[in-house]
Amino acid sequence: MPRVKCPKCNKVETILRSGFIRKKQRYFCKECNYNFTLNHENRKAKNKSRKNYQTTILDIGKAMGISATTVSRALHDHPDISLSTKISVKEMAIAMDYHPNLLARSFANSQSQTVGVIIPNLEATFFSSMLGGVQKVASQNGYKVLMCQSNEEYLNEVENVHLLMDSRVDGLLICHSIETTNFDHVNIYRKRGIPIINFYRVNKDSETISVVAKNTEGAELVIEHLLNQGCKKIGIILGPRSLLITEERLKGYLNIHKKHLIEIEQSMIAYTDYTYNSIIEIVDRWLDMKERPDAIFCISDRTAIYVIRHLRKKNIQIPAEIAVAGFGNDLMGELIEPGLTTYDVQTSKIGETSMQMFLDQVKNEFGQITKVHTIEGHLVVRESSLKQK
Amino acid sequence: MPRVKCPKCNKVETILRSGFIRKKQRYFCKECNYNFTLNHENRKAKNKSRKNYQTTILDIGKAMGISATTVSRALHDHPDISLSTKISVKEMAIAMDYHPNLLARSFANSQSQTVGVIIPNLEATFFSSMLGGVQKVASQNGYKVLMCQSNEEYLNEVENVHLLMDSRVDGLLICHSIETTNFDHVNIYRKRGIPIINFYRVNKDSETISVVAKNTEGAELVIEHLLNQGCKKIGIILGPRSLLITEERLKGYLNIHKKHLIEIEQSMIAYTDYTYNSIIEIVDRWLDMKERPDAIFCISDRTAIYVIRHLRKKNIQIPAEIAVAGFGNDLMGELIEPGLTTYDVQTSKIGETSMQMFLDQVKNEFGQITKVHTIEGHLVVRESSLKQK
DNA sequence: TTTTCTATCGCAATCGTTTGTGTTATCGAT
DNA sequence: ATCGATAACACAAACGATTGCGATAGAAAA
Repeated sequence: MPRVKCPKCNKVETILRSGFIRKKQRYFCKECNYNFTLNHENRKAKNKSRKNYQTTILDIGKAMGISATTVSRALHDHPDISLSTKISVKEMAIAMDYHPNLLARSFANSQSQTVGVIIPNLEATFFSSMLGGVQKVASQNGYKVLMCQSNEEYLNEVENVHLLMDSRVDGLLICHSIETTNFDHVNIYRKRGIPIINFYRVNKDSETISVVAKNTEGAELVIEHLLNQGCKKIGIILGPRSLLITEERLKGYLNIHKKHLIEIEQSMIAYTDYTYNSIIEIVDRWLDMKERPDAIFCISDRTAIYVIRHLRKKNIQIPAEIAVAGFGNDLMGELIEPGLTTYDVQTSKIGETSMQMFLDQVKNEFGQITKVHTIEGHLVVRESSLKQK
Repeated sequence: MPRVKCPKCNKVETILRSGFIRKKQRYFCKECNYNFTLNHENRKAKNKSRKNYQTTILDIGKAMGISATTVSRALHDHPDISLSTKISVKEMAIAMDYHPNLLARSFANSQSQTVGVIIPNLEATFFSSMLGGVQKVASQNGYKVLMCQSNEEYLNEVENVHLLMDSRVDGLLICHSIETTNFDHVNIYRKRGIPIINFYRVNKDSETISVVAKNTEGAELVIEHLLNQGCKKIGIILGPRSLLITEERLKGYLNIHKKHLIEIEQSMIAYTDYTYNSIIEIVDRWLDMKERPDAIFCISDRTAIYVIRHLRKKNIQIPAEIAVAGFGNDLMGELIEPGLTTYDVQTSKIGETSMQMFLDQVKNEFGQITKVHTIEGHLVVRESSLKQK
């Protein structure tokens, strides 16, 4: 029997073995009625010795003979602390290479100084540019950005929202996926008072704050421009019917037609799911008509580029036979041949404004201002629509 | 004198005012020698009543009459917990809409399940595509992504690194800015054992783990191809001298020239800072030469597109008079006219692999494997270089 | 002197989860 | 009946920073 002392009464005689627990011998002291095992490693010491140990405010305090409280307050310029200690604490912090544990800080005052951003994907310059805008403003205001991609799938989006919320982001900026028609997953959190900003593609719920392009006005500008160029029959290629941008841009198309008292042909209004095939199919259908459209307005620049490539393959002159216009002002539009006429929606600005709206929300704690912010864009005219020079 | 009771001795007579502290009346009990103020708000109750209060494991424990420990272990399927309680705990967790506070969890076991990613910017599809790759693999493996942009500025990069480290990311994936020539800001952390992965643009320090494109081989393929097309004099437009990619791609250029015993003209090797002007300047200089190059190999697709546009303006036939090739395989290269011959570096794959390397690092705690991972790419031949059809 | 301020600082709780180890009841084997 | 084994649970410390409030000394006022 090994000489084991009871940690309580320090006696040896009264100890007897009492089975194993977690692979270790367990002892029992008859006197104190106390079960225990040996091998107490000092966890504290263990942690301190770790290679990547970071100094804490407590370390600074010990080194200076003051409390952690004072160190914390000194670093934050709290009025209770004297100037002299503030200075010396700050010096010591630098000397000891102190870096605050932002995780601990966030946890303590339960705000992470982080926003979550969900975008459909990062392949499209469109979305990445918005993300860039968000990140820029976030960074300028001391916020970090936690980002996710929904890959245009509803279930991914839902999962991402929960992940970000569980990570206790201070707010959420989201551009919904194409599939999303139910917005409960964000509304739950919005009702709890967490700032949620929609951008570009929008939750139709009237209570949300959203930042969108001037879809209707933009479409109006483009259509007006095409008519000015002498186009008589304009085809419009839209996205899925469920998307608000589809709805709004169609509205612009219709508005201008009405304004000029032009009759609308239903065959000239086409919906797609953004895939190459669905787009080409429509163009081919139009080309087969007796009276082809003399202009095609596309829901996006990418769509327009697909159309242009297809028309070129078929040896159709752009813009002479058919003018083409896009929407968005993607970088590519400037580089292709012919240059693409489009409406610049200011993607980066949309991102920046979204983040700004979040910041306003945080400042304005008193009730949330439900607003739709539209970002001014402008028409970009290039060769693809210039019938008259 | 108000009837204030001493919190210790409960007497009233012995109380006297003792100034103000933080805008509140302070009292002093002569008997107990005790200073105090009134107005004790129960902070706990205050927090509980907050609108966005989230249920905790302690709440679940209370509701079920068990300890928080048991709840935690039940949710994590710890063997100590009986099956029946596991089931009921999980049910209760759902019923009470429990969501773990990831901030608290990260703080407790000091790992955030988050990686930091720093890229120069999000405007270039190039970088956003890599970020996309990183995020994809991260998401698949239960990691979150905290992202920053350096805007190609060294100081921003340094600041970002510290911010991410202070946020206690589990690792850092970084594509250095053009300006960066000193790597201390990452090396400090690497030495502390924090996994740091370099991608695309690389820290020349031999100890780092890095994921890069096959720069030299890619350039070799392109140059070989151009020579096969009958080109005799190939100009190469590089980036800044400090970049490794500049160095490596030039190497490929030189290798093939040597292989074919072609003499190298120094005037055909040009460095730029990636700006439009610096690129055009070089092209113009070449065009002014008696013997113009009959092919131009550019460090990036964007550079190549600038060159193509400029040549087209000057009515120079591509590829008949001058063939053009890029590097990277940006989406744009496929859409412009003529289609751009380039080397596909697989940007997304670079991002994915980088994240994978990080994951390997985490698993492989035993010493870090210092390795350079090169991602296989391939030549993409399009019209811009096809002199022979 | 006595009482009242005021400037500085420290104590201890708190945030929610994790985790090492102690506790207890029950059961089988001596 | 005694002792050892095991299953299943609880206690409490720890993570690092923040923060309400109390403590104390010296200055100012009464």
